[in-house]
Amino acid sequence: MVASAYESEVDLSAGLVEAMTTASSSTLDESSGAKAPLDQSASSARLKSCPDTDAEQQGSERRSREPLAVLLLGPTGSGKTALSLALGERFGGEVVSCDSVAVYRGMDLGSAKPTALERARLPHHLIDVADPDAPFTAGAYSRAARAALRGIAARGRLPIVTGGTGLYLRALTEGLFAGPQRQEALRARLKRSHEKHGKGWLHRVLQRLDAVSAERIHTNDAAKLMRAIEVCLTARRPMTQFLNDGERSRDPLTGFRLLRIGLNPMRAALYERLNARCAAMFAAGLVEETRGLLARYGPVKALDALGYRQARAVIEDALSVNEAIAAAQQGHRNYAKRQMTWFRREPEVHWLDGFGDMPETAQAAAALVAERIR
RNA sequence: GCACAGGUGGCCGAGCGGUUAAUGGCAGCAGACUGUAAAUCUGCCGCUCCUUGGAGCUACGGAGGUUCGAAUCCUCCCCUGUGCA
Repeated sequence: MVASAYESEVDLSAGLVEAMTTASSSTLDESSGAKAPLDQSASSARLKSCPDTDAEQQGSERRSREPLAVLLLGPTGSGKTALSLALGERFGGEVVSCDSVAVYRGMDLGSAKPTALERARLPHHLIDVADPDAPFTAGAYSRAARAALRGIAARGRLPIVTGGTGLYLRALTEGLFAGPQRQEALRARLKRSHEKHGKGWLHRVLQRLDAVSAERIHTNDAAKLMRAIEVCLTARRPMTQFLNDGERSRDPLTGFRLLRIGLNPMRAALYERLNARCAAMFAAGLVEETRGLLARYGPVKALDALGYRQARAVIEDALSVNEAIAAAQQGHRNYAKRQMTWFRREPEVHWLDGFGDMPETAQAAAALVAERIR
């Protein structure tokens, strides 16, 4: 039994080697030059981002003439929406949502996306840009958000990014390395083998392809192992190499001065708010919204998002409404905490202690913006 | 009142004489993260002390008892659930 498992592992790895040599280079997006339409702007950005020394010397002077972009970060429920509206109205801004759920049409209640009323106050971008059954990715976000930022700046207005999704925010500001996009067929194959061979198999495969990444990624983290394997096989070089290329391989956002403002309310107060907001979502009809989405799109991955997952459990009779509310509240609290872990690493953040809808906080944030806008 | 079933660390819940500070899970805290990220995953998690590794203390409703040794067995008491009255 052990022997046969090992044999098929060897078989499969032979298959992988074959895949490595036959993978078409057209599967590489950014690096191949075959870009999605939204990516056009990124190529010009990369030209500017070349770190030659002349540019370095003139940097500060040039930078002061670059348009400002405000990045609002903070956990769910910290009041980013309210603050974005306040700042936007005061400084002539437009909002760029950075939220992996708000991008989906129809997922309104559960994602706490700005209401129609709020959206009427200012232009909003990157909300309702995909259907729940059409997967949206960090790469797609980065391209679309950059296009939005440039459009806003071209109109002479202030872009205000409301960041809840750490990876998307990083993809926007730092760029993703020029690796391959998702390879559905490869993933399906890896998933099947993973199920067949069990824990540890993906890790062993990665060890063979890219020992450094294998060292870095935990054996149990199937999602990340899969992506690393996907990168190695499709790009035909180890993911580590992309990582080591650093700046040259990534694609940082340029042409903007960034002002990062972080909201960090007391955790106990935040949790109380999240509990109330979550109960309100259900009261407002989250289960019904979910039922409609389910009927239209089926049980797609997007409907695993917080709140929706619990609402589905109600529809499937696995939870009572009250149990679902409690579970969703718990989920939101956990999520808020994970978001803070991510944002604490973000560079150059001006942290404010309160909620974004508190006058003192709005005041302080406005002062930060005013200082830089001249 | 009688009969069963139970009372385990913040919660749920295993353990049913030694290898048990006590499996798991949840919560909590800290952290990682390049492609559906609101996902996925990791570490710590009774208290105190010293250097990794240890040392000491307190713990399985309460009080006694049996035993070299008890969360685990016995007695009484207290409490909870269910059934019968």
